[in-house]
Amino acid sequence: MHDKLADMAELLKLLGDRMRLAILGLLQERELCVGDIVELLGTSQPNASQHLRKLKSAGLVREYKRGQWVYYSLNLNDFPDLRIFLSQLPGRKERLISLAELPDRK
Amino acid sequence: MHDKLADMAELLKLLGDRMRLAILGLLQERELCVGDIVELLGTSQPNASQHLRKLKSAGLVREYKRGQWVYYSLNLNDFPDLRIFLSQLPGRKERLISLAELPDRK
DNA sequence: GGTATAAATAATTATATGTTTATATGAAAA
DNA sequence: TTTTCATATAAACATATAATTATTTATACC
Repeated sequence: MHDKLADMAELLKLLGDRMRLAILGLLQERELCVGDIVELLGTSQPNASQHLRKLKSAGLVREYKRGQWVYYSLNLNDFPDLRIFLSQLPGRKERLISLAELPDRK
Repeated sequence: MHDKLADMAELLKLLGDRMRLAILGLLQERELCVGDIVELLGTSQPNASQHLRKLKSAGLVREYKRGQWVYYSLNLNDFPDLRIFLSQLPGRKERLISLAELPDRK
């Protein structure tokens, strides 16, 4: 007997983290290796790695190894309802814009 | 400047709690006073009250007082995207069914 | 082999969160 | 106005979580 409510809560709790949402936003554009994510989000490697592990164990992302790199990609096959929602997350472009200092207008 | 990502994370974190999901599921059918929720969910009055406070401060529920009772109702006007999602939550009927011991079949 | 790089893991710290227990508010009824 | 009922709030406790630091694994390159 599985508790549907608990399952839903668990998934939502997983999504209820700013760093994980940022990661998912990036992965929506294309797969990335851990180092990319670290650089793009300005966090530490272990931190990114641990968030990725959680996302992976929930089935939200997949990983595959290529040489010494580990690439992560979004896997929403089991979560069709999340597509629309995740599409609202900022990706790389929006992130760069928000980071860059916009020049003052005359 | 507001952090959209942080706002989304905050809302999802709020939803990522089994008890709060259960409350929202009940409120989807009809407004309820705190005592009703306590009884239906089998939790303590302070516990229900505190979860309701969080849901209210996020704007997900409204409250109105009638005599010594305080009624809470769902308010999804500001969260149109949540409707479909919340409609999947179990309400009173599903809850009663899952609580009742189903008789064995011969 | 030895070293460098990429990522994962472990251990620690700090913080946040949910629940319980106890107490307070406030309205209705006696 | 005292008592009762419904709810809110506060404090204490326990648990969970994210981030940091340090270390380990694994692969590539010399």
